[in-house]
Amino acid sequence: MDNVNIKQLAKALNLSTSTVSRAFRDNSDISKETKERILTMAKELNYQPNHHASNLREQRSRTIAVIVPEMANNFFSQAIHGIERVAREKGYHILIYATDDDYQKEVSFIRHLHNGRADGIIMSVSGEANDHNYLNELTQKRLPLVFFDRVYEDIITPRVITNDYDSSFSATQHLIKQGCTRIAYLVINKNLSIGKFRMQGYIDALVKYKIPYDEDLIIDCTNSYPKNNVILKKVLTQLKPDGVFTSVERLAFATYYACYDLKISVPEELKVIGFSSLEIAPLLNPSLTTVTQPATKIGVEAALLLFKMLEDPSSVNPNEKIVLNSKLIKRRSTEI
Amino acid sequence: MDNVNIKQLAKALNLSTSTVSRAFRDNSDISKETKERILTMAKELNYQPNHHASNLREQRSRTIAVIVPEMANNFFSQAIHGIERVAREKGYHILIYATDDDYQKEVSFIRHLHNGRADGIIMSVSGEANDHNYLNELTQKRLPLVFFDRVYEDIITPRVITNDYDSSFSATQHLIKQGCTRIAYLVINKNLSIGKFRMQGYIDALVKYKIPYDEDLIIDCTNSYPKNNVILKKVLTQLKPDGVFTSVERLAFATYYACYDLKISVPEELKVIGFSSLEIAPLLNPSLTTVTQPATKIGVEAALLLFKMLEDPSSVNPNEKIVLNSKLIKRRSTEI
DNA sequence: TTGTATGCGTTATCAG
DNA sequence: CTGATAACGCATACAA
Repeated sequence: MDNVNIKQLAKALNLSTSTVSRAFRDNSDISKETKERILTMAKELNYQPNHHASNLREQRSRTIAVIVPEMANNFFSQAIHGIERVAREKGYHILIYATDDDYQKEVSFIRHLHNGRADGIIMSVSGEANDHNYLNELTQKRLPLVFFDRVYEDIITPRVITNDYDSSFSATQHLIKQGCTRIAYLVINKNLSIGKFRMQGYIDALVKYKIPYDEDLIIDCTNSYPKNNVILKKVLTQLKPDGVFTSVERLAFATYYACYDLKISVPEELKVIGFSSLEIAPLLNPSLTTVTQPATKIGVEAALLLFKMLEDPSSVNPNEKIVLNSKLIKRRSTEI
Repeated sequence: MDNVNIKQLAKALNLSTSTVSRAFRDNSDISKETKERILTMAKELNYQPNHHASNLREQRSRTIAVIVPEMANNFFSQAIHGIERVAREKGYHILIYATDDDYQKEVSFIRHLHNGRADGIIMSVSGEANDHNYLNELTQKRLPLVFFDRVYEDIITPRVITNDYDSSFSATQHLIKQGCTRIAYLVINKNLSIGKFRMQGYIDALVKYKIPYDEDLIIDCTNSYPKNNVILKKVLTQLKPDGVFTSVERLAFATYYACYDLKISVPEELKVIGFSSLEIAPLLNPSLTTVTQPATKIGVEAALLLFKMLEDPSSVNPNEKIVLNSKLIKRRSTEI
């Protein structure tokens, strides 16, 4: 049995396709009983209006695209979960793209979304390159775009972020209050908005507590576990920090692994705090003090914002910035 | 600037739309230079062939749907990562759906995918209900379907699973060899294929080592953390097992939390082993012995299988079953 | 090699 | 309230 289309359904009912079509839209006038009749038969034949045909007609797809740097990542999967919830409620579908932090892919995804496949885009950027102008093509064509978490500051479009500066300040302050004086800041991409803001919070906390800011303690890391392990072991043995603040979850794990390898005991010899959405942070050895972002909520808010744009573009200020608060959760990794 | 369509592009070049169209498909004949000319102009105008129009025409969407029980879950996000990689390579897009273990949603998603939106489906089932017949509609309409990990046994369609029985047997055997004699098996849905197979491995290992099988030690858990906590505390205090084998990751975490609360020390008083795809299992306190499924690979294989079906339906046996091996990784939670 | 014409399945407009 | 018809943008059969 092939897919039923509106024509066959119409024939089965001895009606015109237009009447049948009307049964599925709420606005058009149609007698209650024919509508009933149509819907019943539709269910019976398991009729599903062809998505491409209606979208071609209506010039919209009821689909949004979500672009993230990586899939297998606590933060992003939670954010996607949030987006999913909202989209489902609105009857929208979700296309998903992972850039693997590759700028070329990001550009390519965006470019290829200009073909009607999606009505809007929610994105956390890769942050690899500096020319983000390709994104402006988007707005010219009015494909609504919402950034979340990792954003390009030079692109004007609504965004959902967290109070990175403040929470970094608090995190660093917490380390200081726990007695740290040589605090390393671990970052993957210093140029990315979150890298920058988080670093500034770190620096300003040092300044406030009159702790000399040592540039050597800003540690550039990568996305590769083995490389990070090498880097961190070197840092821990040579620079001998007494505290580590990591701008992303993965680097906190890397720090733990390095400490295990070097038999450095956390928190006695080294205190560790990190941005992390890990739900089982309490189960780590030792339990990890975290700056926890409301990942799911970020997704929800980003989706709501996008849908607001889709419903009425003028209702959203392009400079709209929703700032959610992260939470500093103190655990054993920073105990005295 | 609005979206450019093939007509405008044709006019700009003084060509017919068919010629232009041909420039984008490899098979049709067209002179090399006109093709060049077209492609150049296309790039200039940033022309993107309308996805709905071509799909309506071609009756295929170059899109696959992925349905999983939940988004924010290590195993599934890794599997999706694997699927993503393959799909991207093939130039396919991915629609994503989370059922939240709700059977109704699952049915609804599947039903609504019968409208041309997707060419095929990769799914890990919710497993809540017993009537899976709705899925047979799928095959009648030839929407290719591949199951992974959580499957319905009564539906005939290709699947990618792991050697659950064997690895459960090994896991249980490992606990026994570490001296456990009262081993609890924690499960969320006993009726689901993986729940069943994993349980059988557990039971058979007990039998082999002549350990009496006590039905009370099969513990039905839920997806809710608080509820599981209550259940587990009761189990640990009243049934006093000396080993716990969890059929899903989440229950291993729940066990840890319960042990923390009850000050039961792992592994001294209780040994714990669990199915888990957690990459940081070594960082837990204590590090967790796991049965680790090759999650990403499962995704990759499932995707490859689906694409094989898409390319040539007859090339894949509907009973095809790819079985990948999980790995038992021994860590401190089961040390003597 | 290129152009013309048709249809994919739907919805909107207009007439009845 | 219902039916005929055109159009959405593209790809192909066929004609030139």
